[in-house]
Amino acid sequence: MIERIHLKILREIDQLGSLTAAAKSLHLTQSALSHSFKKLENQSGTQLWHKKGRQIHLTQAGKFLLNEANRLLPQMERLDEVLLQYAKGERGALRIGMECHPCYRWLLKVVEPFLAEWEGVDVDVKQKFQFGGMAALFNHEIDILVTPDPLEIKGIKFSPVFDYEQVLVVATTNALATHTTVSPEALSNEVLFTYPVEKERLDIFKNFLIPANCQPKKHKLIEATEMMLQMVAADRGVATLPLWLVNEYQDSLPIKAVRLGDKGLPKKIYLGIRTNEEPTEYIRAFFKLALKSKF
Amino acid sequence: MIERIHLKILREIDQLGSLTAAAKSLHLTQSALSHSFKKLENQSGTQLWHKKGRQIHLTQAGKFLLNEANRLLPQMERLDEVLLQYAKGERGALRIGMECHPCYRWLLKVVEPFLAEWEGVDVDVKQKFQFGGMAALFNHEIDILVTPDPLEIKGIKFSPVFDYEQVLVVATTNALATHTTVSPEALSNEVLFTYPVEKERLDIFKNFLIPANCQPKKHKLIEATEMMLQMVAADRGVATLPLWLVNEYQDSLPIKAVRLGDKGLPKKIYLGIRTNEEPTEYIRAFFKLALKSKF
DNA sequence: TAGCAACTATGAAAACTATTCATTGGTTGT
DNA sequence: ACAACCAATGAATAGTTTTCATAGTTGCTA
Repeated sequence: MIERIHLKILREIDQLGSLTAAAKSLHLTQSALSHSFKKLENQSGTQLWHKKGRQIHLTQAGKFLLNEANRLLPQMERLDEVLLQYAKGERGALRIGMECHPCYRWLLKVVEPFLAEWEGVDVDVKQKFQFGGMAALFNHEIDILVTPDPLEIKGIKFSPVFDYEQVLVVATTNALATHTTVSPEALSNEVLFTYPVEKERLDIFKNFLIPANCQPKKHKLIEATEMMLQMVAADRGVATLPLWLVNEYQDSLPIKAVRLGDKGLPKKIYLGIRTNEEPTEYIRAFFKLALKSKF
Repeated sequence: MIERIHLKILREIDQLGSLTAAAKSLHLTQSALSHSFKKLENQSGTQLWHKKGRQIHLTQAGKFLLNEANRLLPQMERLDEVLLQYAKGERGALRIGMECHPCYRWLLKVVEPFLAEWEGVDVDVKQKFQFGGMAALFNHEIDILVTPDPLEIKGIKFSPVFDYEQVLVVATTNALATHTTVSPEALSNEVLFTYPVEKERLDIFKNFLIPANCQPKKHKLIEATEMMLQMVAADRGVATLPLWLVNEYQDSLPIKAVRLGDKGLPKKIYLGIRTNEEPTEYIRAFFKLALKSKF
């Protein structure tokens, strides 16, 4: 029967290259590891590695186990952590995943009252996912996913929590600042700043420029929202951001929001949660607060 | 440190309701379980349950652990199974998930040469998923998902492997049998058989009837493809199925395929795999065979 | 309300398992 | 050929889990 220790040993061997080194890092002797795996190999009847010279080579079965170890160990380790949290009187932690760059400020406004209301619950926000936010939700890396692109998948439920309009931000000195709306063609002469994600995930391309077969004079990538706004204020280019965000900065920076197309670009923020388990009380509470959010 | 045994105990307690019963089912004494959890509780500083009368009630923390146990234990149990398989000289098992009812016959045609070519690899097909095929892929319940509805998600890659046309099947005695094509309106007088899944997942509704604002005289659900064909042959109603499937039965049953609309209803079968790990050799091989499949 | 059945908790002893110690034998590099 | 590594192994030891025996609680019922 495979136990947690077996997986740990395998992981260490893989990382450190030798039984002896792995043993040291686990505060055990080389002998202990050797015995422990000999036993596992006898029980299962499978060789997990073989010696090649003074090196250890994992067999096919060993590689399989290693792969699973790397996947499962972090999940087991989390169990310990969470129990410790419970011990400290913390009710748990709300792990939020963000797939929506400018939503960060919106999130802050929701998190603030949440923290006040739920003293025992910590909030953690992850913005980078190796395999995407959806995978993170499925794998219990996060509990809530904030995204503008919901997907209908069994096991995950998305609910809209906030409507807003995506607008073009330009410097007050920019020629476009006098317009009330802007056409796709008008952007052909502008430098466009966006977050560094795939074009397909950027509304300005997917729902505005590409349908009209247009493109900006130049497309530059900026990660930080504040920097983007500074660049726009200096009239180095234009960007697309939520209207409420532009409004927040309008007093402190010489920028102006211009509607994209005649009808504007309406957007929604969605929250996604797993539906295969009863959501905890504080997740429901977060939902309520998110729905109440206003700008 | 939480070990596998703790999760097992928790799961049994939840299922059987008492320590004593759980102990019996695990071939241990009640005392053992009591000690074992007392230790865990002392180490973590968290109470996992409390006695209420002669019953055991899980605390918040206990419920959390139980939930994780139900999720993680099956994955651990699989590790043992797979090692045993390796011992028997089997290279592993290809676990295929199907989200495409009529594709079963197509799958058989691919599996046949696969089994011949890969003697050591077993094939297992799952057709029911509690939380959907996508979740099953993420959770390593299956290795390949066969579906007509691919979704663009990081961590999963879908590739089209087979094109076909979805057609209406009618009895040769049915009035529609003389037509070469059929309009949505024409179905208003027919009983329609489909698989028992949500309407949104049935192309005949999503891409044919609903856009034309039509509906069949009656909608009846049948699970088994063969039964469906028998019912159609007896002119109890009509159904939509892949053309290649209808062709296979055309000689043995009095049925006829009729094109849906002027252009027909083109469909594709996609295979989805996880991209966060190197696919094993036999998964790649299965892909190749799937691409070669012809009817 | 006394008695009984069903259950859990606990300390001490027993059984079992994991770990170490001490040693061997193999490989690599100088 | 020797030193430096490294893994495997048997026997001894340390450590942990499990049992046994027993006490204590609850809920039912006669």
